[in-house]
Amino acid sequence: MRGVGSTSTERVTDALRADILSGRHEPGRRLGEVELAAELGTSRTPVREALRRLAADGLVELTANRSARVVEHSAHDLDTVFVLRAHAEGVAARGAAATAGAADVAELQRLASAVADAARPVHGGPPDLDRVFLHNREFHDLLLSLAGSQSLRAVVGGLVHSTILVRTYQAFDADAMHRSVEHHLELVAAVRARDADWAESVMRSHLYSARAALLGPRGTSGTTTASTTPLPAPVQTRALHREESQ
Amino acid sequence: MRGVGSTSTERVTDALRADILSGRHEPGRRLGEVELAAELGTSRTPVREALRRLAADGLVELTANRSARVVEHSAHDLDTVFVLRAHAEGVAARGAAATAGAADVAELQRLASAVADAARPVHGGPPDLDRVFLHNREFHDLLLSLAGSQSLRAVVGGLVHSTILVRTYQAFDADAMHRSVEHHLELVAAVRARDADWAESVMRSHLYSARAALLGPRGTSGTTTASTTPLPAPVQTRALHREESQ
DNA sequence: CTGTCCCGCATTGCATGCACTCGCCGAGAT
DNA sequence: ATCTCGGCGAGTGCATGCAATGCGGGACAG
Repeated sequence: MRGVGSTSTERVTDALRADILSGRHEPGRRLGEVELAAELGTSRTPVREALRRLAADGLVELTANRSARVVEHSAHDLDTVFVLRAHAEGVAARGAAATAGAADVAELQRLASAVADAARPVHGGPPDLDRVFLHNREFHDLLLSLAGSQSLRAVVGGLVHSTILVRTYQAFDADAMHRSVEHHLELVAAVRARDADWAESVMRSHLYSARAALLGPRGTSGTTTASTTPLPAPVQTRALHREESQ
Repeated sequence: MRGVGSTSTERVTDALRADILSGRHEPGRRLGEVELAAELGTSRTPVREALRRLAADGLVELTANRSARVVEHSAHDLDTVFVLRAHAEGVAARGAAATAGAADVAELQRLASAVADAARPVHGGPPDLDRVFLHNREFHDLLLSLAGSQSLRAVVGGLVHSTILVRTYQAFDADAMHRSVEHHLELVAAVRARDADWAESVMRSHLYSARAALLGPRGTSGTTTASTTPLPAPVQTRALHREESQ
């Protein structure tokens, strides 16, 4: 369960991670140990451990004798992250298709439907982005667990953080959101059919679609497209910031 | 630059990582804070931080109010790790082929030759496994750097740790070693030709070859079916030291 | 003899004090 | 005016003390 941690370090880690991922602590922001300890009502020790942990997750940057800072990702970096996620979560989808039981499929179906409901409320209102985000995350987590590899979970977990930093769903237009919902439903179908190839392909489409929605059209170099692996943009553009209140 | 870190925490982290990767601390071994602090001549604080760091890297396992332990990887897990590495380093090779300059290619050539020399000494003696390991690592690191993605480096770095735990090269027979050397040389040729597809393919072959050498024949169907059988504890012959800093 | 409960010990979790490092800023020299 | 040097302060790095938790052993009841 993702509930409140029992130890102080866990609470601090979760709080900090939430603040960073939600954008409350914007990229580049200084994170002083004393300041955070006071703000979170604890001592510096749990704060230090939380910062080390988040640094290993790639969310903050540490420098000796300097305050920690929230990392800033370049556009090129994010591009690569999506390529890696497409591969890694594709592998996860493949594994899930091979091992999932009826109960697992039912749960996947439930989560996919939940995403669909949140994205297109029955009354035709606007998408509930928070719920979309939540259920989408649960869906991907479950699929990842079904693959049954600890290393896979760890890798994808780290990658996902980087992409959340730009708050993907805020940038989705109606078309992209629609595709995302359909992908989830199709994934359930592929897993139910125990079709590993199908599941992997859909997952990759899902993530490349998200990349397109978030990062825009591919780079200029349309020449070198591989069979399975599109090329990360070789040019390193500037770090992209996205400002919106949350 | 690769020597002892300046802070105590770094030294402890490096020492612990080396001890784990070299097999001196075998999987499952208990790692008590007091014990390690005494052994390393420091206090518990740096030890604690090092353990958190290594836990995030996936090298040790933490449980609240329990001593840390060196992780044990299942065969299925390792299998997945090689699939992910094949993908991720394939992407890196692709990026390197797109961006590498003449000087970079020359350096890659130098490292590939160094691996070849270490694997097959001029006098026809046995391979110098330590040197093979070292230069192989430098080769992969450089290729990874040339891809120019921080996230990619982080991901692969974490994955590599898991595979080192089983001390790959100790399990390489003459054929596998020969193939590995040839792959490096071919990678240099592909990068020099600025052929991203070629480079990616070779890199993937390189890692699947390593997987075969280490894990034996594939199971019944791809990466899917697997039990969580722990790997047989590797025979501890000699220690290969060398780990990256950061 | 076996199962259960309780207490003590080992070990981690957290707080705090002190030392050290690094960046900043002003004063003096050129 | 600019550059350099030295002191100062903020803040991290590390050590240590105390509290809390979980496990194991021993005693007692059945």
